Amino acid sequence: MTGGTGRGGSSAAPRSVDVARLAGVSQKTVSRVFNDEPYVSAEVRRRVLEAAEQLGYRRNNAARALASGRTRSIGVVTLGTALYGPASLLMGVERVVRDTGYALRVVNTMEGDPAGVAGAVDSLLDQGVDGIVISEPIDEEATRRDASLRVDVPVLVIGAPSPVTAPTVLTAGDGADLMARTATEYLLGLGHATVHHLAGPQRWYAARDRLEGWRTTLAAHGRDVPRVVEGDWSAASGYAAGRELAEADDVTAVFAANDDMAIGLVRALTEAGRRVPEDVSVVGFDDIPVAAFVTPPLTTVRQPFDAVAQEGLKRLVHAIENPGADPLPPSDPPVDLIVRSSTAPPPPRTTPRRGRRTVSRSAERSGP
Amino acid sequence: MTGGTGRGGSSAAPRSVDVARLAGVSQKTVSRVFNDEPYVSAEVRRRVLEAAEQLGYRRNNAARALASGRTRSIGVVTLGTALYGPASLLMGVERVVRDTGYALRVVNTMEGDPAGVAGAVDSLLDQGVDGIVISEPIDEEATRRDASLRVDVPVLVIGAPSPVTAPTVLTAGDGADLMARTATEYLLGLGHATVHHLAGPQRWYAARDRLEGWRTTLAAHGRDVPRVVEGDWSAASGYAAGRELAEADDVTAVFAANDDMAIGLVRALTEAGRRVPEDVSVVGFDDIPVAAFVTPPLTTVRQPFDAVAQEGLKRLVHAIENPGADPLPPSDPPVDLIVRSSTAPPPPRTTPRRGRRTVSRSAERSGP
DNA sequence: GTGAAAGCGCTAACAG
DNA sequence: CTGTTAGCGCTTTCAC
Repeated sequence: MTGGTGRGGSSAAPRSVDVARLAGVSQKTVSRVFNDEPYVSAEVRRRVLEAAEQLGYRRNNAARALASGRTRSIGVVTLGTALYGPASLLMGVERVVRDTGYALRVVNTMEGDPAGVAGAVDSLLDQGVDGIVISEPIDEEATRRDASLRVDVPVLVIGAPSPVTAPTVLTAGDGADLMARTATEYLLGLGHATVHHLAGPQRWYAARDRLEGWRTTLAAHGRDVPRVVEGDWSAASGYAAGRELAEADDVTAVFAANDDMAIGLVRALTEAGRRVPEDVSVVGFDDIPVAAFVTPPLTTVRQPFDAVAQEGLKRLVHAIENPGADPLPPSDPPVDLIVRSSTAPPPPRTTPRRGRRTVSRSAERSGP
Repeated sequence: MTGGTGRGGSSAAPRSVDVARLAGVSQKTVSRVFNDEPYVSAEVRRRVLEAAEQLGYRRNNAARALASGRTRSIGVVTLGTALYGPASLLMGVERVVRDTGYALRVVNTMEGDPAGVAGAVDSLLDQGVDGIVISEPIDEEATRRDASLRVDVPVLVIGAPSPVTAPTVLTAGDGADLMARTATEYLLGLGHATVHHLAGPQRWYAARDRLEGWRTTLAAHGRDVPRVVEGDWSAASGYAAGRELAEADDVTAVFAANDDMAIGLVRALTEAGRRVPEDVSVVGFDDIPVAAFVTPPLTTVRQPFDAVAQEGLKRLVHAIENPGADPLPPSDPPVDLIVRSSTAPPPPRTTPRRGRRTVSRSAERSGP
């Protein structure tokens, strides 16, 4: 570029040395001002800021990263889907990352992608990030095989065991089983003899945790553990499962691993003549925005995405900025069961198995 | 950096010069190999690759960016919500960006954020990106005011007029009005005298476009243009609107600006004793995954997010890599009306059933 | 409080 | 085909 007359901000971008010249200080002083370093007189600071403003100066991040060895960015491995859970989590993460002054780099793990998380993490490392957030190492096998998943930046793993080896590995949001437990216990408390489970795809940790929470609750109460029906998170798969479940008379309560499947399930049940909640109670998971407005309004478990993201990232940033220091302790996010109208005590019919249906009704928390 | 505590023996990350030494070549040759430049003998290439592998070498992107002036990354301004549309679009964008060899940087525009897109774009520019994708300049006023929104990289604006001044501005996905037209015409074709519109928040271009498409269609057919009810995309707002609309007997068809609102609307209508679709037809927008499984299954317009993202990004990347060249021509994505069971011909004309027939235009705001 | 010098690790011309 | 010589724009020493 030649001939840039500097008017109207044409030609090349101004550098700190240009600002320095205009402000009549050294380039280093400009650097000090922009890094909020001490030992700069108010007057000089003002002059520098003014010059920068006038020139439309913007720090060059590549140079900064090169010189300092820190990119000031955090990478997140997403799931490549618009599913409510993952999308909400991503948004939560973005918010916090930006608040903490970092930039966000995003890479998808697509289902079926042979590279899986390993590839995603690798790509993030290539880009250069100071920390990594992973939420679902979907393809566990591939991950385990890949020895190159040795990461040298702190990692925050949300809701799953860590798929990587890193200097610092933090975990958060692994309370899904507790949430599943709450849902199952609520249904049991309503008087249902047992609870069926419409599970998510078992390649997802989130799905496995929910199943585990459900199963252990049933076991703890000495109840039958019915056969699990597995869906793929979609309402369509919930619908398919519902047609199956509608055949069996002993199904009076179903805990679905997410709301979409619950909605499909309710539809199938309804079409088959099983009323919800009179004949069958249904509990979902996520509390998606429409959950309160479908028919019947869905009882569901709300996941505290924002809280999890915020809590986890606080610890990740701490680990990044204080290498060597002890990691901050995790804190558990709250569990929220939102009771609406898709749940009720079981119907009176058939042989009662352990007492009357109305007994434990008051034992559980009542609606919001 | 130099005084780093010897961590597990492997100390600092290997640089290209280390690889060069090990492979017995010059540093420049390593650079050649990693950039897939021609004029490197197969033998040398092999040796370099091997040495790199052995050392666990990874190119330093900051240095690359600094030296080349390109960051090889694209920034996207998201909406900070898990709404189906924005989330789907983001995922589509990620996919394509990665496929084209770029990295993705993400920044939110939060509603109510005074900085709005301007702030988000600015933050992206600070980070250093070669191109920017914006989908909804929500806060138009702030954007207009902010003169600093002069961007020096190509910009792709999806579904909205450009809020920035840039060397290259591309647009994509601005077919919302056409889609709205299709929906409205379908309803008219069913025999409805007119169609009501449950609009999205008018700060969104997507919402305005849909409204425009609806309005012009009605006008073109010489029909009444009823007063618009505006929601906020949520099912809750659709529900509120539904209670209003249920009062008016002349409402026989409603085109909702998204599926969530349509679902809330249907619920309110149903609760008020207006059957869908026998009494009132409802068309949604988006074709969210549960749309086919709510009661009744929703007739809706499907947005081709992936196609729009792919098409737009192809042009953006072209503009980035061929500055000065003519931009590629846009191509229109297809419109898809998915007909399900929430629409039907209007009920036979009758005398007012519920004693209120003059309210539709004047009394809508009288509710709580 | 401030400045001068020395790189960070790579790519960009040119030489050979 | 391969190597040399310069920077890219900043942050770091360390000197004043």
